Amino acid sequence: MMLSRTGEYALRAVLHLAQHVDEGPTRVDDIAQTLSVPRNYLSKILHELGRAGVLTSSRGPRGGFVLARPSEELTLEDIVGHFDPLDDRRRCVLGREGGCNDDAPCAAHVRWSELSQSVVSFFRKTTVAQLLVHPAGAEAVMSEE
Amino acid sequence: MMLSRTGEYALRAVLHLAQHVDEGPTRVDDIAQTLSVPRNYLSKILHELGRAGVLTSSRGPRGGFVLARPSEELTLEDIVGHFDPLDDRRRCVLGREGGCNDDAPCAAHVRWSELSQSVVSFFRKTTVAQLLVHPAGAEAVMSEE
DNA sequence: CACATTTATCATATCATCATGAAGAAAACA
DNA sequence: TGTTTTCTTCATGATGATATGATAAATGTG
Repeated sequence: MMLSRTGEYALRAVLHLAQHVDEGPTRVDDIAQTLSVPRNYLSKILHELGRAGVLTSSRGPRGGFVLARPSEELTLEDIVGHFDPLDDRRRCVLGREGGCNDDAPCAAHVRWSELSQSVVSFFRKTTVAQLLVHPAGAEAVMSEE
Repeated sequence: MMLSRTGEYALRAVLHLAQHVDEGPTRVDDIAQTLSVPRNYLSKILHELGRAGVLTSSRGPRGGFVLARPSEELTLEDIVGHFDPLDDRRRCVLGREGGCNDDAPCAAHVRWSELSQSVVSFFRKTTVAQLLVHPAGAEAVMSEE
């Protein structure tokens, strides 16, 4: 929170793939056009998601990208963690190099730790399947922590 | 969450000033040296904090920067909001341009809204005074929300 | 095999953030 | 008034994220 543009592109692209999973491989061009995202830049991102084991790619006619795993097994961290490391979110607000939880944690640090931990959990526990569009009136399915 | 380096410098500098508030104006050089932060860069940041009404500056011998208000009245948003706008933190994880809460909010979006709102509240409600170093064993003084 | 299609890769450009260095301007004070 | 101290301002550079364009490599199909 928030995501880099790269991480956001990655997430939106994977979401798009999850929504069209039964239509075979999707071309970068199609995704880029649908999402209004620079083609070659997205290409590079998808390639990295391939190396991260999130996507599978195939070249030539009828080629493109496909989810490497069912969307129920893909967490948000799987997708954006490589571009926006979750560890960065746990650092002290003040940039203190580790004095927060050990040395002299002030009240605000405690509260901050709780907050950042919640955000990290969100990325770790939310799956792509849960992000797919629901009918209006959808209710929360995630429990706290 | 997290802060830009600029925002972090601003926060640490103000915290430093709050800790030395009874010693009169503090020079940029002193702050920069204490925090190990580039002098001229910090100078620019402090100047902007001055224009934002957070600090007061005076030139010449015995000059420097002073808090413009008591630390109890300075929120974290007052300090970092100008460099890291809180509004940015409330955007949809997917970069959807406003479809989140209106159109078809999915369960994850609801949870995300709660989380980002909590983070925003943290910045709005925490004061500099609350960030001052406490003895180890300090307990949380902030309430949820 | 030849060709069209598609991803993979590379070289470069752009932009914002972060940082450095030097000169300008105000204020205190002898 | 002159000098020192300090913030203020401007010009420039470094770095990483973002973006673009061209070319290479792989693959299916006739």
